[in-house]
Amino acid sequence: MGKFSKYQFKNIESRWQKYWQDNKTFLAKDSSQEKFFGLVEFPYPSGEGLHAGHLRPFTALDVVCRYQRLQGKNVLFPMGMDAFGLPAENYAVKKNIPPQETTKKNIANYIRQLQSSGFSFDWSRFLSTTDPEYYRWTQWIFIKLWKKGLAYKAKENINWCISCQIGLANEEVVNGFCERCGGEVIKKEKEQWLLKITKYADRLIEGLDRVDFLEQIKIQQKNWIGRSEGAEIKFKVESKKSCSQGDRPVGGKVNNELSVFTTRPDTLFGATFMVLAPEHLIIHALEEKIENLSAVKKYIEASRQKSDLERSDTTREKTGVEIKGLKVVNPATGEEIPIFVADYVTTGYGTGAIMAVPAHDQRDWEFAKKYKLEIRPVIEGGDIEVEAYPAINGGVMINSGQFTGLTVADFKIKIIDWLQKNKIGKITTNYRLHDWIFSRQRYWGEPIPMVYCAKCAWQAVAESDLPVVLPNIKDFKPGSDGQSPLAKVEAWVNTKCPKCGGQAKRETDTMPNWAGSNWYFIRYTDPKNNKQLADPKKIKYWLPVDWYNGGNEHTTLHLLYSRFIFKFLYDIGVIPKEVGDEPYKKRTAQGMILGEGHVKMSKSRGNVVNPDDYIKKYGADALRLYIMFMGPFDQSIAWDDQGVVGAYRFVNKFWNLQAKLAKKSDTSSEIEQLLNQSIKKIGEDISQMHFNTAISQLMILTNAFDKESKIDQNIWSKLLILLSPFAPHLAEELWQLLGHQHSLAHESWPKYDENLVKKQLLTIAIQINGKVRDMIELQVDTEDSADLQKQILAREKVQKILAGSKVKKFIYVKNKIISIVF
RNA sequence: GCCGGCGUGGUGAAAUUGGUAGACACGCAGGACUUAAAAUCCUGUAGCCGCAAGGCUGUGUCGGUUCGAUUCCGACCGCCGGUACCA
Repeated sequence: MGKFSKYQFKNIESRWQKYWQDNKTFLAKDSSQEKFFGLVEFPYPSGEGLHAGHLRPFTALDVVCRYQRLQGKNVLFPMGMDAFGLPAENYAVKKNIPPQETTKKNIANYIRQLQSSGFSFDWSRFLSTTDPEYYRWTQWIFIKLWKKGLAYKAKENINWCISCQIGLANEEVVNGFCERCGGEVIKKEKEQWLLKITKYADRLIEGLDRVDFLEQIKIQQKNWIGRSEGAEIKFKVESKKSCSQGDRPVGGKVNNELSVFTTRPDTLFGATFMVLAPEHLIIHALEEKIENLSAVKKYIEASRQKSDLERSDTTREKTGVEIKGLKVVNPATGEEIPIFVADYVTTGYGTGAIMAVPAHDQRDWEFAKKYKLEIRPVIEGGDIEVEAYPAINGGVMINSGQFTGLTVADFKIKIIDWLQKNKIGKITTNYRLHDWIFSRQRYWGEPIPMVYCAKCAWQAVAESDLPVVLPNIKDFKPGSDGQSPLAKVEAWVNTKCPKCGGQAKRETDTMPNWAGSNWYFIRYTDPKNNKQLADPKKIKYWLPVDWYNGGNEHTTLHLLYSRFIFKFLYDIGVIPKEVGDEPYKKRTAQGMILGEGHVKMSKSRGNVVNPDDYIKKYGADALRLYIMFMGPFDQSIAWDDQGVVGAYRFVNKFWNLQAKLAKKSDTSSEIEQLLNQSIKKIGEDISQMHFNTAISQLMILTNAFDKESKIDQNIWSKLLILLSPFAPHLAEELWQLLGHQHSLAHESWPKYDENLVKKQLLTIAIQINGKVRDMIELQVDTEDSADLQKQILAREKVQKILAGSKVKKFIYVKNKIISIVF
């Protein structure tokens, strides 16, 4: 093969990147061949560019996808940008540069960085959520949701910064304070669009049984949805004062009843008081009957001023105020019991009212102790002087009228039966999951395609008028009343009602960041379609996604949201039946890359690792190898500059192996065996995301060949294929130097011979009383025999240790171990 | 608090269903090459004792099961991530 020079990674890497681009090496074909859809979460193009944290999942799935191509699959590995979002908008507010401009610049930089890392993306399918041709369909989905009654407007609490006078997204609230000014953040009521994800709660749980997600992901999603079975029970409200106008209706219901949700209807006899959340609407409605109204109002006002953080502090002492003049009747005992308002009860869960059973619930117990309320046990056991007794495992009923003496299980059936017969209560299911607030009072997002007409109320923009394009504006600052900056663009806001044609106004709120990422993977199957969201034939071929990898932080947000939207699209027929209603077959998650010293990477710490620096110094292949080798993929790990050096040495060592290349050379059986073992191990490791051990095996292989004097050309070809998913530039270059005209991306992964994988001669340890004392070489699969035992016992070392003692036990485990006990 | 993950050399880590703990790599030490340095190559590298052969200890802590435990069980300690006083 003649002389070769030092590996010039710089020229070689950029040459191959150009080759892949020019030769469309990684374009996915719409064919009938077996497909593989590998997906990574598309990034938000920030001004800082890519950092090492992005590279980890991208490299991992790039390795997987390159491996799948070598398995003969038609691979779709797409990339896009989730480019709407706050940083660009905040930057615009500060510097008065339109987000469109910064985004365009950032996207270009991201693409440059991604291409210099050698990822095998199909760039022809690139998309950005900010492209009107893309968000046209994001808006279209919203209209479909609205038409099916799954999008609605309601008053909701939003985060409100008192000093900036603007609404904040959750991610802008840091420990209860405004991220930018440090001011206090409170809750403020505002009309918001919501999506009825709760309607899909059961299906979101049930679908998890049909997919291959990491177990912890399933658990986290289930907990987040938080399904709990219980009963809703009505309590009659009694007041001392009779009111002249009679009871005013609240929310369509008569207000002389209060509903509570409980998972423990079996403790009904022990309910000695009731607690309402400060936000509970009935307090408003019954104001006239409340004797201590000012004290109650004062408490409500105080709790409103409290931040989320403060209110959720579980170690805080419970506070509350009795609502005097009102009582409720415990339907089981017929007794009148007091009502309190206390902020340990929230409106966000259940009905915003609880029946307090201090004997069996610790929170109620603490409250009862403080306010000297009756604590009445109804299930035997426990010591209510010390703490509440939850009695989760049942027991025997006490203090429960005619039911005393029954077991909890029997009583539960009877009481629910009784509640239902008398229309006092019913079995219900409650979810922790809330409907999803889907509007932001912000500029840099998809306009919500809705129009408000005084005559026709809310109407959707006609589908033929989509997209509703985000207008260019000069002033990006949110209005002082918390309105979207769009509200100031009168020419855009004023429009015609899609229904009656009269004067109407556009919705000025925009969609949250999640809107575009809900469905982007569907668009990858047909990114240029201007007639429909995507061609059903293409959806049918490519979906579901075979393997989706992303961050753990998205488990309960993006991952859940996108599953919901996918189910909806399935229901309305956008997703063909054959695909099913689960978008992702498999979901895995990478661990975080931390800065040196195990701290989070951040601009302020100055420890952000920019891949550009390393690609320049060591090359993309070395960087890729290091990122995959640094540790187990699913665990967080600290960056180590020194580690890249090791990968760089490996690249050069591998390059230098070509000096030993020979057209034909005899290969020792050891080498032959190592090669077969490696083919097997590397393939299996990639499939299981054990990239670190796969690379370790490549290193072992390289070290072994480094000791050989010659390498057979056939074997060399195999080595190059094994290397190629991890260090594609190097592998391609060496492949071409072998005389090949085309890329090795679509070659075949080498086959291994199972017989050659197995060792013929094994070194077996001989343990005596649990300690390794000797080694013996045995043929593989040597069976136990008296002869063998005799032979082992006769060994010099064994004899020395036994020193004539009688052997109590002789254990022989084939191919594993010999254990002698004396 | 609850849920999830983790704890192995100086460092990142490996170890198939319980079967030789520390593969692979970084770092370090010594050596070769060099006027010198870098790069590269070779040797060594868990700790303790020993010139060596060898021995003892060792996978967060304490127990248990077993011929044998990093792996299984029980209790505890520590770190990281998520989170909801959820009725």
